[in-house]
Amino acid sequence: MDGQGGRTRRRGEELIKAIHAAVLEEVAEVGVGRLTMEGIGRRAATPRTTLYRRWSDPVEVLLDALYHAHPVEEPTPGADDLRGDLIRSLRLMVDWMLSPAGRAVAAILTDPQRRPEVSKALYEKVFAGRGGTFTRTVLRHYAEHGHFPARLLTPVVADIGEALVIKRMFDTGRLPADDDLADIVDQAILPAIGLGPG
Amino acid sequence: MDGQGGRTRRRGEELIKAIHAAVLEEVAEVGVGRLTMEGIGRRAATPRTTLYRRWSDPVEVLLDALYHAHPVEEPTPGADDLRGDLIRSLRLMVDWMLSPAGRAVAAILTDPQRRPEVSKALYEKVFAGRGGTFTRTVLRHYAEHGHFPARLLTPVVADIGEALVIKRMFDTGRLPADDDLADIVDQAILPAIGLGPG
DNA sequence: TTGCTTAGATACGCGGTTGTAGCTTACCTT
DNA sequence: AAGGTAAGCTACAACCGCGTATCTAAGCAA
Repeated sequence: MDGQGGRTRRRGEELIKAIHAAVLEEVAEVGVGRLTMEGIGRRAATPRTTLYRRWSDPVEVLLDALYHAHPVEEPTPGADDLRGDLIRSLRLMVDWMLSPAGRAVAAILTDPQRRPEVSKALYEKVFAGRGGTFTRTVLRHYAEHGHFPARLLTPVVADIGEALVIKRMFDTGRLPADDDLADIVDQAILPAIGLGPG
Repeated sequence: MDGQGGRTRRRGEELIKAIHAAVLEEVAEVGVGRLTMEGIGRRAATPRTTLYRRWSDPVEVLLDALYHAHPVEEPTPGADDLRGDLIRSLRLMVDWMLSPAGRAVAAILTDPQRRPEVSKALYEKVFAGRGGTFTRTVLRHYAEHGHFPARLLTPVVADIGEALVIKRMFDTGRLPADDDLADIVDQAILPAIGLGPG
């Protein structure tokens, strides 16, 4: 007879998952600097006392959530469509950046008072096991199959696509359409590996 | 005989300059979200009451400071050294990003709760009068003088240099050396305008 | 010198977050 | 069915930023 609806009490795994989701949403919305136990608890609909039983700090909750986050999906290069695979890998990146984990990562990496431990946890856990960035995986595959000279696949070249996607999302505030991704591939990446249209 | 050292009392212009400097430093350090009258006042060594006499909000102080900030220096293309001018324009960008105003701008643009009015003020005031981004100015100049086909100077191509500099500063946390800038020019920008070494 | 303007100092109540404590009660195990 | 574990709830003092009010005294101009 408490009138609070039939909301059952969460425990263990289930509760923790909710808290992890909450802290990722929270950090994406307010940033690392404004992370607060109060805010996390509010979003997860759990009292702060429950949080303090497990963690002593909002950042600890965040690190724990990152630790349990799924690693980023890796693009799987097809048979013989370099251009299409590049566009698809950038699409994968854009989609990921819109996910809770992606937006959380963006908030963390751009935090003014970025703490090394947090960035470190990011690279180790979220990007764990990945061979490289989105386009790098594709480019390495096609370089190994002789579609272009491997010596052209420098760190700079491997970053071109991601860098341009990031800058575009910054400048326009919205996500690039497929047309934009194609432009990036055609006008920046392909020329850099000697496969420009000109 | 107040014992507070001989610190003279600041007034008008002088005081405001100190406050502008303070808010830029503050936002670069804690971010827009954590900007506070308290923090600004502390850094400028002035009581909050003085701030409230002129502004009603930390963001207003920030916007005012940006309004009075010096516009970004524009690269001046030389006679006949496209590659050198590109590297110099990126160097100009890196140097600016390390200045108080530059770091403030970075903090503002990456703020999770980025407010349109603030970004708008940025582009209108800080970048006011500039024809374009750093490398774009250089590229347009050389395109107009026939060093490469103007049709290749697309929005994507004009962004390549800046995008890569930004991503590098993100990833490594430190500023790119001249070697890195040269790599960006040689491996990404020049190929995109059909002047690759290959 | 007189007097206006305004920076500087202090104080206040308000509201939000903190970290802790205690109690109740749902959930799970035995 | 009984008991232990832990989630949920309430409360607390402490701190900090907010926005305002009031007083003082420094800087400047007539």
